Amino acid sequence: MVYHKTEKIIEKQQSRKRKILNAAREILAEKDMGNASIKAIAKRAGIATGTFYLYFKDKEALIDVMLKEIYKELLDVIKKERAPFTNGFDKLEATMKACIDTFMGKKHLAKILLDLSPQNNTVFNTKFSDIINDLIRFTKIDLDELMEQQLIPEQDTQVSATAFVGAFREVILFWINSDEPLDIDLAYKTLINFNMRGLGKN
Amino acid sequence: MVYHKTEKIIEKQQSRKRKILNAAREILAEKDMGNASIKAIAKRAGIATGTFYLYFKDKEALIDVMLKEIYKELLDVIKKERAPFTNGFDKLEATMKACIDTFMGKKHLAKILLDLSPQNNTVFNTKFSDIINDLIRFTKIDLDELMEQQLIPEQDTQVSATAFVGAFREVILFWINSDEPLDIDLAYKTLINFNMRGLGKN
DNA sequence: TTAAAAAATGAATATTGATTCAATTTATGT
DNA sequence: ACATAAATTGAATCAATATTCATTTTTTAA
Repeated sequence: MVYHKTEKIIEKQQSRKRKILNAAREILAEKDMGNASIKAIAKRAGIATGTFYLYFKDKEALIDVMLKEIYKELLDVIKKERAPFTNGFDKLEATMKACIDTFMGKKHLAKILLDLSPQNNTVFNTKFSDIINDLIRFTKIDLDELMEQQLIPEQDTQVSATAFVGAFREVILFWINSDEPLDIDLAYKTLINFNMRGLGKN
Repeated sequence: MVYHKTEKIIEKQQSRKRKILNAAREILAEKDMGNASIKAIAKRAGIATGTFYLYFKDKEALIDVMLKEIYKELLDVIKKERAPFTNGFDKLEATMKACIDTFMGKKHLAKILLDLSPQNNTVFNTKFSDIINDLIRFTKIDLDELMEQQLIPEQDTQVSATAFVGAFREVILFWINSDEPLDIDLAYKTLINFNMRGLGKN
């Protein structure tokens, strides 16, 4: 005899999976990140340690799904914010604004997507740097277009895209890890101007 | 009866301590950093695991000494390169050149001083980010001076110093972790220009 | 309401890596 | 060369976590 899950059970299980993912986000975003153990995550999600393994193959699988989810959330916002613009500079600025808004609004997301020094977890590191490289790649596409149109001077766009993302990341992380700047407007403007000027916008 | 170390023994012990420090550098700079275990470090240094603890109180002490050493090496080069200049822009440019030369010349040093995702080691992370913050602090001093002299526009110098260091770090790491750029001159120039223009140099 | 199936539990096990320590080797001073 | 101190060794111990699994609880379908 084979039993079938009822709708109610399916929902409960989905909700549990979500609870685990949220617990993982919360804990990974916390100050030291140090105790992102399965035990701690399970506890936060309100389940027993062993139950975790009914929902995810192992810790790696959890991290994989979680990173993909939050990365997608970010990309969706970026896409939406860029949509109205055709000019390369406007698109770049929209991207930065989308990132600033998203990251400052959901700091846990910034902490996880941008912060260095995660676990000893090699897997995490690989996936993490894939994401940063992705962001750099997207930026480079914009820059190549701008250079093509001679709106920015001749340059190694791989380098400037990397610098662009690096500057951005370091500043956001600074804001996340310390206190936000007193004069938010000046601070945001400084960051955006730094990157735009850095490219050599005329 | 108390015995006293001969000169020969003192030298041998100093050389051993150095060997341990060098082994640690080598291993920490390696691709995955994953096996920077005491066992591996000791083996590389040509001693038994337990011997390590005759030279360092624990792993943290080793990392502390090692980081201090390589950070000092970097600062010494920077100081020397800046010495000839009084103009703020020249000093900044000299700093960047010193860093590029040092990091590209001794990649292990760059890997350790700039690379993210070290160990699960909380201690390492703290010391590591202290160094980055230090570099940002020094940069900010230069920028405040430049703004004071109205050589760069009004800006949040904490933010631009952070962006400056962040851009720099990401690019150097990119070069370290992937291949160096084809056109080295263009690449270097792009990085330096990005940062100088970013500040709003007239 | 009940028996079989599925899910959940958490204590036990496995793994990895730091640290210790009894035993051994080497150095010192006579 | 000898007796004692100091240094070295590496296997054993400890600690922290991921993962498993025998047992218990909940769900399903008659």
